[in-house]
Amino acid sequence: MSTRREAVKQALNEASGFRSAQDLYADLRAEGSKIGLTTVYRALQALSDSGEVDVLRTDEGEAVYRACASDSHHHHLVCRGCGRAVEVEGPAVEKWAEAVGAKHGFTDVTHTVEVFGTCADCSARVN
Amino acid sequence: MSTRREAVKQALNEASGFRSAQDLYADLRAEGSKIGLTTVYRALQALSDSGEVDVLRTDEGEAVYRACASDSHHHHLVCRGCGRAVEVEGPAVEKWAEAVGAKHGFTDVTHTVEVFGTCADCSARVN
DNA sequence: GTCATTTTGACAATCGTTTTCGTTTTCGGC
DNA sequence: GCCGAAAACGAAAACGATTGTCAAAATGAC
Repeated sequence: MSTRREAVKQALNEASGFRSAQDLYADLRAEGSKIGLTTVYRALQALSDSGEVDVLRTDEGEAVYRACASDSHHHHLVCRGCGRAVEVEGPAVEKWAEAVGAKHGFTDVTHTVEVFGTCADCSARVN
Repeated sequence: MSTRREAVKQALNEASGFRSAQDLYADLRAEGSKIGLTTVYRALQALSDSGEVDVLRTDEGEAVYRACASDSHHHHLVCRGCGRAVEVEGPAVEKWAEAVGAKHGFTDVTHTVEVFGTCADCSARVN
């Protein structure tokens, strides 16, 4: 793994939640790195290919990334306000997805689940 | 609702699954309509604002739309091959999302759930 | 050090989507 | 049927995220 890629991964680790490629680029430039935007994208693609980071899409279609503690299957509870994310598991959901797929004759069933909310800190901040 | 908007809605109804704005534009042009791409986007935005159609993002970040039979909360089981979608419900998932949010102090919890698979027809076609 | 390979980054290109803006259509009153 | 205001349209330009190109720079093997 190259130095640049390490830098991107570390920037992701330091962030508490999901960040877009552009965010990370800005972060890295802000701390003095001379990295290019292209390289950030390449690094993120490589990291997500190797399963080291999770990717998801915002409603606006932007891809956002996060370094995940766990490498097993899990989902995220994401704060709408600050982007902070908690990894959660849901065996019930896994089973349900599998069952619902089978019931309709679908094979090779996968699923995406994201839970959004406002975290305690953020709702306190508003008041 | 204008004529153009009606046309877009009808095109969506005739399609069996999720279609992108560009797909629908192509469909409408193919059947002789002189509609513009801008209008298709506007119609889809209006339809999704009024809750008449469901929107989701593909992994590539493209927005896809579908006319929904039910106007209550539901999710989709989507075929990877042909895009055909089945509306499904999952009380268990709703409860789980709510519970997991509450457990971590999140309020105003929402969630997105999509299930993907290969439908019977499509897996037959491959063989 | 030298050559080959890989990585990098500035820049251009792409693609879905949105905005702009002048034109056309629709519609309520007359 | 005709008029003017308001809404809808569509072509083209603008946009923003992402990807492709390609020459320069870093790295590694010898």
